[in-house]
Amino acid sequence: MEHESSHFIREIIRADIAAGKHKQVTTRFPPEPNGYLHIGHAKAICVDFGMATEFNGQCHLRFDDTNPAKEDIEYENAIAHDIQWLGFDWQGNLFHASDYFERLYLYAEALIAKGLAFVCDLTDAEIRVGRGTVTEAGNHSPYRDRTVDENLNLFRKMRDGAFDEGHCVLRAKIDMSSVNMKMRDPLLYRIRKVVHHRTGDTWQIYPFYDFAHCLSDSIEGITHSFCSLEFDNNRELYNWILDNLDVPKPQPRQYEFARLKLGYTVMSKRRLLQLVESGRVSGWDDPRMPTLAGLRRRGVRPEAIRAFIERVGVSKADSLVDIALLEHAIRTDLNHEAKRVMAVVHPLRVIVESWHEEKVDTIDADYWPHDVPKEGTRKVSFTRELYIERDDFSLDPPKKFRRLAIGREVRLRYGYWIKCVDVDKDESGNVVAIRCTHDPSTRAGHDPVDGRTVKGTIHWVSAKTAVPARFAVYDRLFSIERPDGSDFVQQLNPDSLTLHHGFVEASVADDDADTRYQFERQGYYWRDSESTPEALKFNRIVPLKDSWARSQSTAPVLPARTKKEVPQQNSARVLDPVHQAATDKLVADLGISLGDAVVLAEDIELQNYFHAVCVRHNDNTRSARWVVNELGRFRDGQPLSNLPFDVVDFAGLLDLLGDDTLNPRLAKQVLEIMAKDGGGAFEIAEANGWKQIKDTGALQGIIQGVIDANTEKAAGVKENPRLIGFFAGQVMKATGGKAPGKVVKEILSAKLLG
RNA sequence: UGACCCCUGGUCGAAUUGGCAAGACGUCGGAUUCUGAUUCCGAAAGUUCUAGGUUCGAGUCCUAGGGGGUCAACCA
Repeated sequence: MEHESSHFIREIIRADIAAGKHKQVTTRFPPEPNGYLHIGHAKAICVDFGMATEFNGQCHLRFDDTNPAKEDIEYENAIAHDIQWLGFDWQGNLFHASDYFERLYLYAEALIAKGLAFVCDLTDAEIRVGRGTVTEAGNHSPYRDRTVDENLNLFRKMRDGAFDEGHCVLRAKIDMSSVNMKMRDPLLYRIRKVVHHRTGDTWQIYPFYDFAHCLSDSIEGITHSFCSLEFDNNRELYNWILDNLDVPKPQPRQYEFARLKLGYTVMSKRRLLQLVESGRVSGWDDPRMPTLAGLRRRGVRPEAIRAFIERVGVSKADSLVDIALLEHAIRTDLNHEAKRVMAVVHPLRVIVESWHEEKVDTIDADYWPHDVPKEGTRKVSFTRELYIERDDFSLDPPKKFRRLAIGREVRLRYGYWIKCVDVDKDESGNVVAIRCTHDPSTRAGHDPVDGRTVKGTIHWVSAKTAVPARFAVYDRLFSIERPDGSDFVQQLNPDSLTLHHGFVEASVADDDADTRYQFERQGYYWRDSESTPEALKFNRIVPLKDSWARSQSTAPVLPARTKKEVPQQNSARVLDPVHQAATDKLVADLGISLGDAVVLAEDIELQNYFHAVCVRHNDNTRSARWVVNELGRFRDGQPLSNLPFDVVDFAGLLDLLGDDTLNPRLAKQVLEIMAKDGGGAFEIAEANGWKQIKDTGALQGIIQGVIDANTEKAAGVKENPRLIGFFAGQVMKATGGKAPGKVVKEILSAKLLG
């Protein structure tokens, strides 16, 4: 792997290792064995396994089998197979959440014992209603105050099967008025009298995801637990459970990233299942499906999928990846892997009238183009009757058409030049065969001696020796980029699969069944799993790029450049009378800016702090600016009094700014330390040697040094004034941030702009 | 409508943590080519969602607004 650009997850791990938080990185991939893996999962797999590998750790495969009603051993085998196929190895670390059912149960009892969980007899409907809405708090369950003993007793009876399904559940006792719905006394265990595919009928109760997942992570010593964005709200519960139980430290941490979405397909298990069950596709491994099984049957190699995932990157932005990127990754992978042969998918008969009926010319043809460093040839047979692609002949050739037409001449790849002299038509006027003559001096790539040229080279097969074959030509599953809604099946591309009967050159008969080819000028293909030596069937993996077809296409390739026209309301802020009055008073009494005053008027805690600062620092404007712009961000939801420094320290910092001991940049660095460790501004500045440079002569020297070290850039400043920023940055770096910015800029401007 | 997450060329995404707006895909040219492929070269494409503020300097910090997503399953 060459240099790969970093992403936030890699940065998190790097930082944790640098901080000595973990000795070894352990991740996990936790599929629920209730469906097939698709290319979206491939992203998760590449992150989970990829990060572990990159940091010399390990990644566990853990089946999240907490819902026996939906899960199955067959899915487990398919999933394990797909992961291995993709090229990853769990190195013996194959686990099941069900391995931990006993320990999980004990953890649940521990939670009950701490008074943090209770058995609730409400029905599912009552629980739903009691949970409230996103804007209204929920109600306490009437069973919330059962005693620990009562709960323990009930929970044990649940386990023993004393109650019917749905009779009661175990819930955490957290906060029914939390803004996070996940924290409103979430369910931990339910009764399920179903046979589990691994534990059989030993359990009558099963833990929910939120309870099982974090604890399974903890039990396995997972350090970094990656999941997709929609579990963001679950993280608070993940941490709550671990925080309230006696689990080993450090606890695993959950991080979320955006799942992969691809254009012209669907990715949800539900929709994929619907396609399979309705017979719109032939199964989970239909080559049009985004499943790993489908891609594999299509002929895509795991290398291509991994390269694609690497290109896509990892971030938290919900985005839709262009399917052209996948197609590009597949082509790039296959370009050096697929040997070139010739096949005719839409045959048109050619009769070479100048060629003797019985004559067969056997020609060596390279398997690889000049820029693929591989060797090898096969024999192709030139005979009187051939097939070419229907598209390579035109009765009425459009402009720039470089192929065959009546009276025109083309090169047959590895064969001879032929010239069309006539066509045979059927009674309805369709061309059924074309009649040509050949030039004997042009065999196998030779040019004729008379200096004639030809514009096109087309592929062909011998009618005498070629083998009949079926070609399954796949296209995008959906005809629109974002299929959506309940009627998404209406948006299926009717031409996502077309079957054609054609011919392939005889040489392929000797190849292994898993050989991948480039059928020249058409695309990458390989044998379908249904293919037999007697009845060959090839799947098109991906077409070649075809700039001719694009130029002939009537459909616009790009949606005409659309600017996102978002109506913006730029109305000035309207404050209610109370805040308006407070704002006016702040401006009038203290002379601070209107913007700062508005913020302070609306944030009474900040305003009080500001007044306290004003008592100790003599510049009200500076006080307001720093309270508003710099102080707020350190609050992090906590009251200001929780900060490790007080108003006196803060005012002291402003004093250092006021007497030019510090420039704003240094002052921010000081504040950063104050917020982290507390302490006085003066002491911190002193300890670090942070003091603004006041010696202009010394400054001049440093600046000149920076300019001399970047002469070519210095020359470019006049064209690109932003480069001044670069130089200022360099000076700041050279001085450890201690240069006075304003002065630096003045000197730079004088020196560089003349 | 509450909380949380997110917003950088058509698409996906970097930005040394406040200092020259990377790269890839796609598009459009050109060269090479026995594949209208590949390869190579080049170009276009950005008011970094908007407005205001802080700063010598803002994609990055502050305030407000806009847009998108997630959450109210005895699913995961």
